[in-house]
Order: sequence, then C-alpha cells, then structure tokens
Amino acid sequence: MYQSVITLSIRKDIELKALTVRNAEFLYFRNFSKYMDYQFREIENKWQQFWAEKKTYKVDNNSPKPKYYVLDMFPYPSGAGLHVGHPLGYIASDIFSRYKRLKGFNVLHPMGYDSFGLPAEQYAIQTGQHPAITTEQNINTYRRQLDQIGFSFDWSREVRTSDPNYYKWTQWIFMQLFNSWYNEEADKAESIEILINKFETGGSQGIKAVADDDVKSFSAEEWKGLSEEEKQRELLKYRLTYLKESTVNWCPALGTVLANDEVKDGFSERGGFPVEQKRMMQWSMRITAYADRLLQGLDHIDWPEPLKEMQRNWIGKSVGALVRFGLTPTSSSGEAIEVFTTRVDTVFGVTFLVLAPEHELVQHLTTPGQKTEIQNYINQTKKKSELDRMADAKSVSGAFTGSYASHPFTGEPIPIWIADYVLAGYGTGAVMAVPSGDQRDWLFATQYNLPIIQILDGQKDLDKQGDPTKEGMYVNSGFLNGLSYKEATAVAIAKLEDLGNGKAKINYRLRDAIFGRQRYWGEPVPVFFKDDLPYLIDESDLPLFLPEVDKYLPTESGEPPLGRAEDWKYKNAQPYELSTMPGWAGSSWYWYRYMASPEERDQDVFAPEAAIKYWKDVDLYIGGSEHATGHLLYSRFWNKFLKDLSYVTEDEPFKKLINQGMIQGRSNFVYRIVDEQGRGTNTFVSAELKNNYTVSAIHVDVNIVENDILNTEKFKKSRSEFESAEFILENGKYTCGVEVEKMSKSKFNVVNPDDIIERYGADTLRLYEMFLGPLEQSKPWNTNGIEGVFKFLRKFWKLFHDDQFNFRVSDHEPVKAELKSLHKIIKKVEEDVERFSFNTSVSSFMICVNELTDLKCTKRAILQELVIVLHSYAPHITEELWTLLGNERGSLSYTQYPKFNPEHLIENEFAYPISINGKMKMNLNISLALDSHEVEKIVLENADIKRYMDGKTPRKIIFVKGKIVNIVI
RNA sequence: GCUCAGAUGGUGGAACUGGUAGACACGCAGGACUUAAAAUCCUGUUCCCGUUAAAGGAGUGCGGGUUCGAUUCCCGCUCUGAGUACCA
Repeated sequence: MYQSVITLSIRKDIELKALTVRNAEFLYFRNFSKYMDYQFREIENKWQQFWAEKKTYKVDNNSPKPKYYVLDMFPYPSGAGLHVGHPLGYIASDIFSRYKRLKGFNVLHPMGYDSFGLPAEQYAIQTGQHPAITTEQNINTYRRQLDQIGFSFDWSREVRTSDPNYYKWTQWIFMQLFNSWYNEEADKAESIEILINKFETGGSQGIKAVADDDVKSFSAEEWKGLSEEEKQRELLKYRLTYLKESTVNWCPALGTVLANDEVKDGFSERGGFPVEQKRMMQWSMRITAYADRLLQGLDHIDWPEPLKEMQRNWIGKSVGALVRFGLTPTSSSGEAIEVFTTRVDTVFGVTFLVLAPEHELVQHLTTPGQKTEIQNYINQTKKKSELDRMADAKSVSGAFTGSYASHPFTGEPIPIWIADYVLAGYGTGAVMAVPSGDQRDWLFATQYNLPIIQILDGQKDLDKQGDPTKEGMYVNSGFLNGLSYKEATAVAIAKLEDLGNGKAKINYRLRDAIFGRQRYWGEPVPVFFKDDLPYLIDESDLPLFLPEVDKYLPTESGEPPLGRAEDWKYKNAQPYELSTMPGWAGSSWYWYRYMASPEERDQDVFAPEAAIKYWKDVDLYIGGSEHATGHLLYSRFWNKFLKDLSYVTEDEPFKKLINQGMIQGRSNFVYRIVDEQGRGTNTFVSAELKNNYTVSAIHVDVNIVENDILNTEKFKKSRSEFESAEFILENGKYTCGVEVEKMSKSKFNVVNPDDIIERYGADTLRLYEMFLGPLEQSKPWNTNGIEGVFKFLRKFWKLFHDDQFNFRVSDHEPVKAELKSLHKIIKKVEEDVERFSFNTSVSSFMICVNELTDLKCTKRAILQELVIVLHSYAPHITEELWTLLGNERGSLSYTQYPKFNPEHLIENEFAYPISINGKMKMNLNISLALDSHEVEKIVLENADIKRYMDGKTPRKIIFVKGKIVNIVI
C-alpha cells in the first residue's frame, strides 16, 4: 500500500516525487534519468574552469604550424547584455577555429570590446555616472555570458578601444594620417615631408595630389617666401586627415556631427533623432583618395557579393566628363559653370542648366528682376526637411536666375535655373539638362516650357517622356551627327579638351569621412592649436588621456564636453582640440592589435613587425552586414594607408568574410476577449478559436510559452491583472499566436542565452544555434526544436555508457558498418565546415549517432574518433568523454582531425559519372570499388539492356542507385 | 524606382557540379513500458484517390522554355526580405 505521494519542487525545472511504500522508502525522481545521465552543468563548469586555468587557448606568435586568423566583429558592450542572436556568429567562428586547430593550424581567435560609444555617454548624461564605470560593468556581464558558451578565445589578447594603452595607437595612426598626403602619381600615401620637399624644389608645379579644390599654385621661391602659418594652411589642404569648413550632418539631439553611414533616412542611426545639414569647421579623413583602390580591391577578396555590391554603390564611381559653360556676356573673363555629366554625347541636347539652390554662384547669377523669385525658392527648399524631399521625389520645382551661359560648341545662350533635384554635394552641384535624354530634365522642361531637342534617332515618345537610350545615330548634334554612342562620347571629349572647355572625369559618390565628434566618450584628438591652426602633439606625449569633466554635456558657450576639462592645454599653453574621434576610429585597425601577444603589448609599436609578418591578415571574418558601408569600408581604408607607409604587409585586411544572418524575435500572443463596450474581459481564448470572438492580441512573455503552448499557471502569476484569468482551451491546451518581429524588451520576445544554458547547457545551445538554419540567413529564434538537439547529446553520451550510466567501451576491432558510419561523418563534417554549412553537419551527427546506437557500437576505435569530429561543435561533452576514454585531460585540443578513408565506404553507393564512346556523360550510382571500365562492361553486357537496345548503340544509360532508370537510344 | 537575396510538407530546413524531392529535427497520431504521468523506445506522417495489403495520380510561388530527366539552367510574372535613393 502506498501511504503517501509527495511532490516537491527543488528547482524550477526538476520536480522530485517521493513515494513512501509501506515501511520501506525510496525516492522517485521526476525526470530522474533526464538529469542523472548527461550532467551537462557539472561537465561544462569543469571544462570552462580547466581551459581558463590551463590557458588552453593562448596562442603563440612563434609556431612551425601554418597560421590561421579567425576574427569576430567585436561587440559594443551595451547595458542589455547578450541575447541569443549575438552569439550566432561567435559560435560559427568558434567551430571553425577549433576545427582549424584540429587540422594542424596555429589559430589566432581573439575577442575584445568596442567600448567607446554613445549609449554609455547618454547614460552618463542622465545619471552622472562616468561612462568608464558603466562600460566596465557591461563588459563584465558580456564576459560572463561569453564564457558560459565555451568559446576558445585567447583572452590574453583582449582589446578595449577605450583603454589608453589601446587608444594611444588609434591616436598614433591619426598622427600618421595627418603627416601624410596622397601622391596620385605613385598612387599611394606618402609622408608630408616629401611634399614639402617638392614644394621647396619645384613649387606646386607638376604635383598630382588628392587635395582640396582650392589649392594654390606657386613656385619654389614663392613657397619659401610664405610664412609658417601660410605654409601650414596650405599643407592642411593636402593632409589625409584635415580640418575644413564643410557641410555636415548635424544632430542637435545628440549634439554632434555624424558621418553619412551613421544617418539613415534623415535620422541618426543611434537613437533615431532628426539630422540637419550645417556648415561647420570639421575634421575629415580623405578616404576619397582611396576610392578607386577601395573599388578595385573588392575584386580580389572573398566576400559575399551583396556586400561588395553595397560598397560599390556607396563608392559610386561614374565615368563621365566635366563640361564648362562660359557665362554670357562675361564669358571672356573666364567665368564659367562646370557641370559633371556621364552623357557628354548628349551635349547638343542641352536646353538649360540647373544649379543646386546651395550653389555658390547662385547669388552672383541672379538678375535683379529674378531676386525675389530665387530667394523665395531657396527659402522654400530650406524649409523642406530631408524626408519631405524624398516624399515627393516624383515632382520637380525650380526658379530661373535670369542669367544665361553659352553652349561650349554652338555658343547658343542657355538659361540657368536652380532646382532642388540637383544636389549640392554631388559632382559640381550643377547639371546640364538634356530633356530628351533624362526623365527629370524632361519633367522640368515640360513644367517650365523649356525646349526639348531630339539628339538620337532612336529616341521614342519624346512628347510623353525623356528617353535615355544609347541606340541609334545622332541628329541635331553638329559634328556628332551620324555617329554612334561610343564614337560620339570620344569625339565630344576630345573636342572639349581642344577648346579647353572640359575634360574626361571620373566622379565618386563617396564623400570624405567626417571624423570629429562633439562628444566626451571617445578618443581625444592628439592636436593642439596655434594661431587657429592645428598641430600634432609630440609622439612621446601619447597617449593623450581623456580628461575628467564635471558634466558630460556641452559647455554654456556650446563647446563640446572636453571644453569643461580644466587646463585642457598642450604644455599648459596651447589649447587642445575639443572634439573626440568617432566610434569607427578604434575599430578600423583593432585586428592588428590582437597580433601583439600580451608580452609584446608594452613595446613601442601598435603591433610588432614580426607578428604582423607572421599573422599578415584575417583569414576569416564573421560579422553582420550592417557594417558594410561603415566599419568595413573604413577598415579597408586604414589598412591600405598603413600598407602605403609599409607598417603592414597586406593590401586588404579581411580575406574572407561571412555575414551571419540576424536572429529575429518570435513573439507570442494571447487573445483576450473584448466585450461590447470594447473593454477587455478576464477570458483568454486559444489562437485557433479566436476567430469566433472579438479579441485583442496581447504580447506574452515567450519565456512562459513552450512550443507555442502557454503555461497558464505561470501566466496567471506573471501579472496581477491576470491572476484570475480564465481560458478557453482547445484539446486541453492554450495555443498562442505567433509573429516574427525584432527582438526587443517591449515585445517580450527576448531570449537570454543564460536561460537556455541553465536548462540545456552550452553544448546544446551551440548545436542548436547552428541547427536552426543556414548561417547567413536571417531567421526567427524559436526553441521548438531544441529538445531534439538535447536528446541527441544525451544519446551521444549514452553510446559511452551502459544502462546504469557506467562508463563502458570495448577494445574490439570495429566492424565494417561501424567504420562506414564513422568515415561518413568525418568526410561530411570536413566538407560542411569548409563551406560553412554548419546546420547540415548537426543533422549528420544525429544520423551517425542513431546508426551507432542501432549497431550497439561500443568500440573505442570508433567512439574516440567521433569525439574529435564533434569537438568543434560541442567542446565540453567531448572533452569530458575524451578524458573518460583514458586520454590526458584537455589534450583533445591538440589532437589531429581524423583522416577520412574512402575504403570504408566501398559498400556505399555513390554517384559516379562515366562516359561511353567518349561523348555521353551519365551518372551511375554504383559502388566506388568499381572503376569506369568495369561499370561500362557491366552495362554493355547486361542482357536486359541488350534486349532493350534492340541492336542499337545507347546514347545514354541512366542509373539511379545501381538500377537502370532510363536508356536513351 | 534601382540593386541584391529568397519562395520546397503542419513547422525549421536537406538535396554539393541537372539524376529516387522532402534527409535530419520539431509537431502530430498510434503503440510498448507505467497504477498514472514524466523519461525512454518502436511505428506512421507531402497531398489526393483508394485499400486487408496494394495500385494510381499530382507535387519544390505562378506561366513558359531547354533536356531522356529540372528544386537546380534560361525567359517572363507574382510575392517576401534587405540595401539604396532626385548621383546628372
């Protein structure tokens, strides 16, 4: 007789059932076997501790092994910690690193933090807490979470961009850029001393440099006669980082300027505040000097095509011509409007010119009679926000200046208009309008009654639209008449150059990158001012420490926060620069810092020459595609610059790049029945039945939902208003609604990796994140299949144990079927990892373990190899089993990946292409043991085939898995 | 608008250069063990028709094409996602 049944709960996921039978007592564990066999918690803690203590993953810069560098995009340590989406890429790179180590490579796999940035500073403004403190706390959370997942990072090489020992070198690189100019002849950056030398010996004559538009021409004598201040002012126009007044994206809410890639649809990327255009004195980086090399370099790196395409579009190379339209009646004075066009062949179709409203000549060109109209138009466009302009992209508007230019070939007067469809920031801020060949020009001409001249006989329907065709022969085009598009372009450019009215020109959409930020939490710019001109501080004074301030806000006079720092002066005399560097500064070279071992960190270089020569570049870089036009472009730029100065060896920093997809949230909903008055009742209806009622959907925390079934008890406890909730169930269950959204706190769909690890362990999390789908594809997080992965690991564990969970393997020789199973997985995993198809190998592991379970395989020779193959994916359980198999603790990381032996697959059937009569190709699924001659013989001697062919020669014989499927005669 | 990526069962997804579509997993259904549940194991599971078992037909977003053979290659379309946007 049972006297009592008591159910206890010792932890939220384990229920303990105590049964008392007569006088004898025993404990009956609910989920007993689930927690007694595979003790993942114990195993994982043990090995994580072991790896940390033994510094298992510390990398040496001196090794006879070939090098392999696997890099992750280092995270910004935000206050929210990691969610399950973050580790996806890290898990993939960790699998790859571990695999490469087993393959005999010396693998550099480091991690660090991009720890300067806006959120910590915004938090500091609200709370007054120093950003360094918040950052430190956040980093600690990240580190704890990362450690739990069992990554093989070499933490001794950790970097933090906000660490003075690190940003010293960010500042140092800034100084190198300041001290350099771009020599277009050598097509590389050179020391500014070389430029000064050229000025001193030959003046500005013959110098081809990427520089500001307003550089002066002077002789050597004139240069020598300049004052120090004048010289510096001129040199600033050549330096690769320079101070210049320019139109910038100003974000009033953040109180700082932003680079183009930090602005999305007229709002700041961080925070989503409106951004406006403003003219300001600003630090910039002359990335445009590298535009063409950045474009060319893309052809030689193994990156995803969409990402390369994004960079190509961002650089935006257009091949065309610059055309000068002299101003009448003063054209003799040399005044002219320069326009950029990609269709110089259409020059005879020009019927008007259009300037951007911000164009500098607008005021000068406006005739007294048109003054009011032009001014009104300018005011009107100023009022339009970025968004408004985008909204009515289909309509055009403009105003006539009253002035005329003269056509470079015909001398005809061409009216000059202004319109906001012409952008001040692209080309010259002026266009020649060819209404017959361009839709916008056509719209404008139609609206303002300007003439439309057909220039190609291939143009159609010019009364309805502009036709940008290049087909046909030119008409109404003077000396271009009768030519084709290609000929006309060449002839027109040659003629323009003859007349001095233009030249061929390549134009880029890429702008120089704004470098200064009016913020506190960033690298101080190592510059002081003398006579309002910037000078570098001495290299020996690096790092220039970020000073303390009383508040993280701008000063009363509107200066950046650094203006609050006391005695913020170089040598207590000259004022320092007050802006700091942007977020991308520290991340544009960090992969080189990892190359320096901790012992080498104190040396007076950003990374020792020998280390750079050994590690060279990043072999595999994994990260999100959102950095396509920011970090990844800037990093390539800095890398090329450092290469020009011979500090590094490779032209491109990241040889292969993989974009991991985003993990989206999977929100769950409950449906509350709404009464006639529209008020929510206390009754909730299951998703399938909700159409029978009027309901309102409410987000429900995904952590109390399992496989879309709501835990109604937990739901009642989750909020007081649900305490007495009632449910309309289906089949006794409450099914929740589902929607895929971004993972965010407000949608209650954030899944924390800690919770998954607590419940299933890190190895399950790692396998499951890979199992979820292809690495590069975006997908919603759902835990619906995680039980399957967990079950697999327990089956795997069971292979090594008997029914009582005693460790047990046999030393008998493996049988054929066992070897076949093993060698299949060796081959499969090798292929999968090499092509980053991690999800399919998880499936293959499952098949392999199922096969071996069916075979009741306990052979050491098989299991030991299997452990090595699985190790990259599930490092903890495999290390444990490796040790149980009698190997030295922790030695698994240094073993060799097993060699695939095709002999063991002989009985397997493979697709094997053969040809008959040297012509026909076919796929024959037949044993690998047969060579093509044997196959041919079998086929041709087969009586069935002979009969079928009826004496004719077969064109093709189609086999599927050894069976004849089709014979083509 | 332009550029790119994608569309396969109830679900996530597999199928490597054209060769048994739906591996593997989830879910679901049934069974074994159990007083009962949990755990574990076994069986079934693309759809339609049908059955004791069978046999048959359709099928990878839609419409065409190439091929002995197409999820795979080509052309056109629809939808979804991402990037970009008056770039002259």
